[in-house]
Amino acid sequence: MDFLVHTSQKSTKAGKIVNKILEPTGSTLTQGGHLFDRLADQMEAEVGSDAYKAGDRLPSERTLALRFKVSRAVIRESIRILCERGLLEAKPKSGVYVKGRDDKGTTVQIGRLLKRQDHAFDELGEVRFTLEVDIAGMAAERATPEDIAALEKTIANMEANPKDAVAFTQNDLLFHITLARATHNRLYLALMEPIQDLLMDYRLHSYRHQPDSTIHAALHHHRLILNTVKAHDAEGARQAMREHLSEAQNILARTG
Amino acid sequence: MDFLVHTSQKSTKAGKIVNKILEPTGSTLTQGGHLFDRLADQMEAEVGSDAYKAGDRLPSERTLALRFKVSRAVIRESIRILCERGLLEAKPKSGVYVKGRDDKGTTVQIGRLLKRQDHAFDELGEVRFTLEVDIAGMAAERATPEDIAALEKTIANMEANPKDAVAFTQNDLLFHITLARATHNRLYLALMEPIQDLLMDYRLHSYRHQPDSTIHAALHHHRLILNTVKAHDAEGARQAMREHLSEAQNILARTG
DNA sequence: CGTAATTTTTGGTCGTACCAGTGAAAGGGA
DNA sequence: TCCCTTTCACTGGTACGACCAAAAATTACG
Repeated sequence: MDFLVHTSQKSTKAGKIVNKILEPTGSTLTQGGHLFDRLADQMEAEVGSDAYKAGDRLPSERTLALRFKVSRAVIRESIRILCERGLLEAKPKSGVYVKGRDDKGTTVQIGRLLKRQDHAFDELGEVRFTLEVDIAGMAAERATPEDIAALEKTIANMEANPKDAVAFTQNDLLFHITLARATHNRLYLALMEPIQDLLMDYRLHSYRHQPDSTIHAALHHHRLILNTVKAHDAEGARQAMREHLSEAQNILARTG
Repeated sequence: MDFLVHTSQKSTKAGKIVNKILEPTGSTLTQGGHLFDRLADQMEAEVGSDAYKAGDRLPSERTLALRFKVSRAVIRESIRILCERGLLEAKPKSGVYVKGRDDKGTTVQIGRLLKRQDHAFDELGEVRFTLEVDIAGMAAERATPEDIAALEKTIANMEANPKDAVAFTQNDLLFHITLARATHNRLYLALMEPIQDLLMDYRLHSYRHQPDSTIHAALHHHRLILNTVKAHDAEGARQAMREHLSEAQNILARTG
């Protein structure tokens, strides 16, 4: 029932393309609505459910058009939709490939949603506060040695190069992302990544207008948070994060 | 620079279509990458930025094709992308219309993202806990009389018809959504709606296996939360929400 | 003046055609 | 036999033209 082409990963030699037969589930296609829309849904269902491997290549557009008995244009529009939903990826002149569940497509999509709604900064900051305080607490409970090492590395990077605004800010951001990862709950990570992206501009603004206090506060609070995480002190981590966010907000407020 | 057609809302008589001239910003279109992709980005920028009204109709595909000097297929694929991103809406045989910023498209999109990543229930529950506790606290601080009335209504609906599983569950869900709305931070609402949607199945499961305790617990805790909100007792609301979520989780755990 | 019939416009779909990279097989040289 | 080059079928990207049915606008009619 699937229409996937299993391209052997090591296609140097044995890369025989297995073209499994696809019965277009005729009845499904004969209902109302936009053709490309129904087709997209059906393809999504098949790609998302059955035996599919991330990285597999779909049959060519022409082949799909024949299989589904629709024009190539419809196939292409369906593929566009699925690409936009993040579960396919079109490589030019090569083929359309199944994308892994979270090839950071979720981040850009949520990011786009957040950006479009032009949520006021304070709305974003509030949600950030909510999420990050709990993230800090859970990270303190669950962080592995690898997580802690990664956190330390971001701080070391910030210390090593405090003059580079972009590098410093990126490592600042990375600390928070790494902390979210340390919760080992992917959903926190999926939510925090786009939020941190949106906050990048504010961080840079803060750095450029008050570099000294920004650098000092960031390093200081990150160290505090790291210590509580290392001590697996959840409540301490929550409190340290609260202070960190409040302080960052204060600096930003002073810069206008 | 925009390519929008301003269809007069009351197009019964005066609906003269004003076709503002569009210079396709030639340079922008001449770079590398997929044509439909660049075009989609450009259209997104124009739709999202300047003077556009939700509900305005885009020029016909043929017209756009002429303006941008591309084929209709490219225009259509670009439109598909923008539709999928949620800022356009294609009405069959009528036209493509600009969609309002949050015609609950955000909800379905985030919902799709959450569903696709098949986040385990406990991941979802954890994030829910994080969000809803803060939501309860903020709602207690900010709820207007209208918000409180809406909350009371959901409880009244649950009391009036506790036998109908779907209706009861929907009003349960609605209570939480209404609470999120009472924060007057749209971002909480945008995040909670899809999460609540995903939890619908679990609620139904809980109701059907342990109707009595589910009904009793839901009503009891909702009333408690409502009381703290009415009293503008933020910390009380947070605690009540914690207990509510814990209890709901317990019931669900007992049902297997 | 209002309503019904008609024409125009629009999106939806199809088919064909051409181009330009891709990638693997075919071919040639060592 | 092995490696490198060449070649060529295949693929996605784009364009153009055509037809249909539904919607919208226009006209004709009562």
